[in-house]
Amino acid sequence: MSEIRTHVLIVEDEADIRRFVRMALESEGYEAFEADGVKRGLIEAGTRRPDLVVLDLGLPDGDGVDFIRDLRSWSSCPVIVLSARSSETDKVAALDAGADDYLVKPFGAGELMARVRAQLRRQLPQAASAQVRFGEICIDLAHRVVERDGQPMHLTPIEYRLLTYLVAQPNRVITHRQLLNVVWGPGHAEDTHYVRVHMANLRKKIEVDASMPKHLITEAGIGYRFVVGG
Amino acid sequence: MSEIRTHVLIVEDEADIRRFVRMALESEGYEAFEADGVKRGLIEAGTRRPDLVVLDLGLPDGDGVDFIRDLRSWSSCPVIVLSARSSETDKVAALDAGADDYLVKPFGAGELMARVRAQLRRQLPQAASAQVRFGEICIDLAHRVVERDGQPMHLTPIEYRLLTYLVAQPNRVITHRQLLNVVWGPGHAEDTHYVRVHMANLRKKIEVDASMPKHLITEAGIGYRFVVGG
DNA sequence: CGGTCGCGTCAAGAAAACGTAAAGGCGGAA
DNA sequence: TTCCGCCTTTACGTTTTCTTGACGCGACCG
Repeated sequence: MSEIRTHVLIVEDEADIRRFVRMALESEGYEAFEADGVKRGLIEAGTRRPDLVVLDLGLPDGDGVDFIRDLRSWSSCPVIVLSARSSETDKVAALDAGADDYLVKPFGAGELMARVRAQLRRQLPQAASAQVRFGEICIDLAHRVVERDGQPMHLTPIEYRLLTYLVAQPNRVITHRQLLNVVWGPGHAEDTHYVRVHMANLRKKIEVDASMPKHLITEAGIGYRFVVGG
Repeated sequence: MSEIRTHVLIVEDEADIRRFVRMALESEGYEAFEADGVKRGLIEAGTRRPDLVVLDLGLPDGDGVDFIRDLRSWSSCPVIVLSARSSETDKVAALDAGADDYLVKPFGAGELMARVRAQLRRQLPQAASAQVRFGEICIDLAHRVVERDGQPMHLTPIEYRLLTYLVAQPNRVITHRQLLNVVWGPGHAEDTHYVRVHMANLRKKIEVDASMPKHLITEAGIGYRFVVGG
């Protein structure tokens, strides 16, 4: 039986530091996931749904500040920045982009862990509601499991990200653009067709009658909307 | 007219640093209170009920860590520690006692303010999204949702744009020309018929009796006007 | 009274957006 | 290597939305 452990995503290009941070995290009982760049990091964040992100600013394929902004558009999970840059400008930029803490390299494992604990302490109260139910569907965000009538369903990574992003903001209209940004990453603003075909597949899985959707509602010309019909 | 400002308590024995921090805080619009020791700090915290505490660890009448523990027994307001002590042991002790951030002196005002903002951001209750209400209609601009009597309504892109442009300037007459420019773009200045038919459709959706409109009022020969009838 | 003008309504067809199925490609697992 | 799952892409039928034209009503004026 798998217990529920706190998930931490490490976004860092240097393998040594990644291992160092992972060791520290795992020795304290956290479950660690790794990503070596901005792009990969956003994908992992979308699928793993971490409870906290440890982020290096100096990544090969983009700026860490952009990562934060992107993440913040759909997630409020705490972000602790690691960086060799110690200038005040860098710190302010990262913190104002949405980071919660900023740690200058080199740093000690003990301090990092204490800061991780401090951030997670703030999150705890709401951790209980990691399950979303509506009608015959039940989504367990912590376990990344979706059930219909108690039957576990298999969703592909894209379907899962689509669904969770919509579910996170019920009754609200989400534009194609937002979905493309979150699910496929920046640079796909024009491919609204992706959304259509994957939305169709998703409906076939979670709607009772895919041709008469009750939850995944189309807003023609704009995007989609998730309604929590009882 | 007294606006509600964010209250910050500074607990610090050195008058210079206290003034430095106060200046920084006030220049950003916060309201600052000061205390020069643990004892005084706890009293101020109890009476002023600050939204955030900036705390020096090296106080003459006691340990800052004790201050944190005491405060935490009844308050969960964020605490940012300032300290000359840079050892990992000190940081871990303060953070595990309940501090949210730890800043080693000397520090820059910019960094401190960024960290203050980062902490306060977490506290903010999900800023109530901008909602416009009038009579039985409710428009949530941020979420692009329009409700009548609590029932979410489906508006087409053109209908939504028409409505929001009119609502943005309530009680004021908007000419056909303005509407055509905003909703259909330049080059449609003559097609006043578009407005008529879409306005009719819009009325059927949001007016209780479309033949006796209470909100979307016709100004013959000029255009339309949105009245905020209670 | 008859004519014109502006507006509201309706409905048919055009255009745009959407849903669906199915084929090809790519990468990972066996 | 082959197989399999997933994503992409193409093609085509369907639905929604928009445009367009026709008609009725009331106000106003000659």
